Amino acid sequence: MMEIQIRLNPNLYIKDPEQSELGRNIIKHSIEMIHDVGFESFTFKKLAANINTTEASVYRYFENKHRLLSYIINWYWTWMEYQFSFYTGTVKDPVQNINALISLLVFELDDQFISAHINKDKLYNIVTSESNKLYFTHHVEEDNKARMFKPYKDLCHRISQLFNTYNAKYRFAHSLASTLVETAHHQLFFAHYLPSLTDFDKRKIKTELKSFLSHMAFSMLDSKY
Amino acid sequence: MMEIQIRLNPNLYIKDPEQSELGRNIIKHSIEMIHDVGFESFTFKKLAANINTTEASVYRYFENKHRLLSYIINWYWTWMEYQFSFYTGTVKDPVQNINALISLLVFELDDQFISAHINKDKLYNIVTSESNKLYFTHHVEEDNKARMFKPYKDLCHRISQLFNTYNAKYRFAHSLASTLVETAHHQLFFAHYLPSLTDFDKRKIKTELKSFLSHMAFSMLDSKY
DNA sequence: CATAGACAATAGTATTGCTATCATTAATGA
DNA sequence: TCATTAATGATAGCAATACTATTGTCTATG
Repeated sequence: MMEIQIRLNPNLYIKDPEQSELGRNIIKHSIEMIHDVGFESFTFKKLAANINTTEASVYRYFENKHRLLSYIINWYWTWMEYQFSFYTGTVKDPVQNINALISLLVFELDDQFISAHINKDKLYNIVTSESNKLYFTHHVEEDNKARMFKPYKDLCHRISQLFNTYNAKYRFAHSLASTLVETAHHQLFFAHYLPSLTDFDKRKIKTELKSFLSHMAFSMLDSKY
Repeated sequence: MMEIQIRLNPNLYIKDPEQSELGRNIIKHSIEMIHDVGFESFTFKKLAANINTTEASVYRYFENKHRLLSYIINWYWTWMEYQFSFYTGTVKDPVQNINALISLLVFELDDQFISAHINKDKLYNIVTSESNKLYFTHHVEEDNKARMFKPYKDLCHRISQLFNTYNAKYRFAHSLASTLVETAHHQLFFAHYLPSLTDFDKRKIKTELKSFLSHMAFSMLDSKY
């Protein structure tokens, strides 16, 4: 196990939550609460009550709850990129690496990194159901300029490079990368809540989802079309 | 051109907006406003001011703005299914039908249906950027029980049937259907606002997106994996 | 020991989301 | 034609949300 210090873009916060007990508590309990009640009904007031501090104190760390969500989800993507490097850095076979990536996307790889105050299972759930809300807004462009999506874009870029080591001529490496990542989350969510949109059996979701995703990746990468 | 009367699930509204001038005005201007300012900063108060009525009157039609968005987006999916039937009903070749579907998804087919008070281009934009918000909530399950996603699920189901006429043995027809639909919207949005997540040239987005989508559909349907 | 920084405590404001009441007008039909 | 009902307008109000500002205490550091 390795200790990681994930440093995120200072645009995401007013005061770095990693640098204080209260800050770490804010992160920890935000994850719990957003997971439990959903992002829409999560408020700073409720959070403050939950961790026995005041609304004003939370506002010293984050401009608003949207930024807090950004912080959490950026943490996730950064951490994913660490893991991606960890698993694909040494292995030279792109097929194996693509399969490792897919296991990573469905959250089935052993995690090598420690992070005391973050519940990763809940974090994964939050990312699955809330991450779209970060960019589907009227202020995407400003947020993008402020580098709020950098970790996500970086990860997708690395995935697209992996695709190109598998097939140097592939023309849709970036689109396939982002589609694969999005699809992993969406199909998992659908399998759970809107199962008629999928072909997966609830008992073996992850296995079947992985086979769908690798079917997708390799079919497309090998395609004659 | 044909006149259509799209009748939607009464769970979506309190009073049917199609049945009155004010109701149709609410729909019309909601589409305008959500398109222009985004769903988060759209409020019933602003809408009321815009169409010279009162907040209370709007509440007589829709329980809240989330339901209004549901109504609008369900209208879209129902209309899409009409068009899908229209274009694929007579042609017998599944390849042609899949290509027609893809043109439909990127909004490039001539529309056969009239609807005076609905700006379809803006509607398409809204669906692209806001539709995920309908199901990524903590109340998906209740909403699903109230049949709020039926038009979307119906369309996906018909698409999956089309895939099975092309390849009767294909195991992922439903997942491919929902993935294709979602991907069409996401990639279009990305191409516009987060282009590094795609491989498309802004000048020819639709052409290239269509080729990506048909590459995806046929690669997967013909796959050996 | 002074001082700066972190936080708690409290208060206050504008906006949002929603409900209730009552008056006015338009449509329907007895 | 009158009575009734439905639809809307006008207005009020309330609880929750999303913030901002001020003041005081405590604590670590220099």
